[in-house]
Amino acid sequence: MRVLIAEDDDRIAETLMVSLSRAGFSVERESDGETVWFRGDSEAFDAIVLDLGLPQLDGLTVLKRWRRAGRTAPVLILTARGQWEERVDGIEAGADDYVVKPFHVQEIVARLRALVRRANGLASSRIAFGKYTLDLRTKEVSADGVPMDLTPQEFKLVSYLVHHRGRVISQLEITEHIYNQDYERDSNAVEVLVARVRKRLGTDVIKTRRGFGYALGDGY
Amino acid sequence: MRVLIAEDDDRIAETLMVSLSRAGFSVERESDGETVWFRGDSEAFDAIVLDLGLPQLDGLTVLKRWRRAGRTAPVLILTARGQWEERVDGIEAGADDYVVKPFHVQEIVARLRALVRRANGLASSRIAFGKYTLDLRTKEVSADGVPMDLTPQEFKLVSYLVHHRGRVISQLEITEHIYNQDYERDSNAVEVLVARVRKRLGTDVIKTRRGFGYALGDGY
DNA sequence: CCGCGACTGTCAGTCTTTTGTAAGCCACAG
DNA sequence: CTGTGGCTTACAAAAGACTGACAGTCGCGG
Repeated sequence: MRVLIAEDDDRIAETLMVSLSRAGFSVERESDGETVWFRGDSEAFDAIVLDLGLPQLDGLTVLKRWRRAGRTAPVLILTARGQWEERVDGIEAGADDYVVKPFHVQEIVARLRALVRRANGLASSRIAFGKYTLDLRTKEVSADGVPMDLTPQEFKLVSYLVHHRGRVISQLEITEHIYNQDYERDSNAVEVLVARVRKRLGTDVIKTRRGFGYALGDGY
Repeated sequence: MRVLIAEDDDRIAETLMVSLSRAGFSVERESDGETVWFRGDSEAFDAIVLDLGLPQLDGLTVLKRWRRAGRTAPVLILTARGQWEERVDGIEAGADDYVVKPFHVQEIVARLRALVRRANGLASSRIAFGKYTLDLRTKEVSADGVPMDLTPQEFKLVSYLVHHRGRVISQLEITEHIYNQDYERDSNAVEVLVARVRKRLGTDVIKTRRGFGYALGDGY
């Protein structure tokens, strides 16, 4: 398992390298965006840990370039606190997972393992749920290959739910993740959005857990 | 889940309170160090969110005093951006986790949950009791894998009992933990709630200790 | 530059579920 | 037997979620 760590902070990188090699990964590290991009583009890594705040070329750009060029290695994004909008951007840009700094190394190891496992089964930025497929790169959801066209907001919602399947997501959490921080406290925007997605993908895709929130329906 | 928020900035406190209560915590707030210390010392909170810059008595001091006095409630420290020294000090003083301002409420919620779980010696989000399983992520209680659907209040009650199994929980304690502060003293809401849970999960799940309170039944 | 259509958020109305209250009954401890 | 504490049931109020209509915004083509 060959892993590339793209991180410019020496201390963090060091910690990661130690833990990951101990966990059985073969680790390499780069600290500037240009080099990271180049190596990720020309070499075969099983996974890449990508810090967004890289010098010379920022992480998100690097990621987008890789994806556009058809590079499918699983990417785990490290994002700084207080920049949670980046998460959504990152995921839309084709990241497979993200972790917020400061993090527990343990968590990185676990998630990397999961990513690699998943990637071996199905190497792409596509995630299947039920009869649907969500493609992060093209920002499309298809049913048996036929694209349903979701609007940007609708896609964000589905994307978020899919990335957190098996968990109940409260309306507040949805609001915070798919809208920009200045959200109205009493607004039924989420409910309306959910209704719109249901109208397109079918009522059962999103399950309502009254008083708790929403979750992907059974079988998705 | 009873949480104390020690924060003097009204805006931040307000945000936190809203989010945390929506996340199912029962929230109370104090803004000056003296009072915070006193309440944390004399009352039972499931977790405490502690801002370091409190008036009258600074957060670190408060924390140190609690720990010296043997108070073990999990404490999540809020610290200003980039104050690494504070972080170290805080951890040495006995903090369980810390979050840097400005933060995203979602993270606070997640970390608090993690803290509470860890504090109860439960690593995962699933807790088994008898033939039942309580899953914090899906907000479900299942019997042999079959989900019983509990309403939010019912879930809170079961959750609280499970997290404190082996102990008798008084009605007052239940009231304090699953309702927000402004509760009527003479109300049989708890009794009704208990009855409702029993109707769903079976009479034996919750045992009545006449005059004292309730506890999980034998074998749970 | 204007008008049109797509996209989103807001609002008001309605329906459903949840929750607290009240009142009377039951049962256990003394 | 008696009284307190707990249980049950029914009811009404509150909360939560859904719907359809509407209006502001934005981008595009004419």
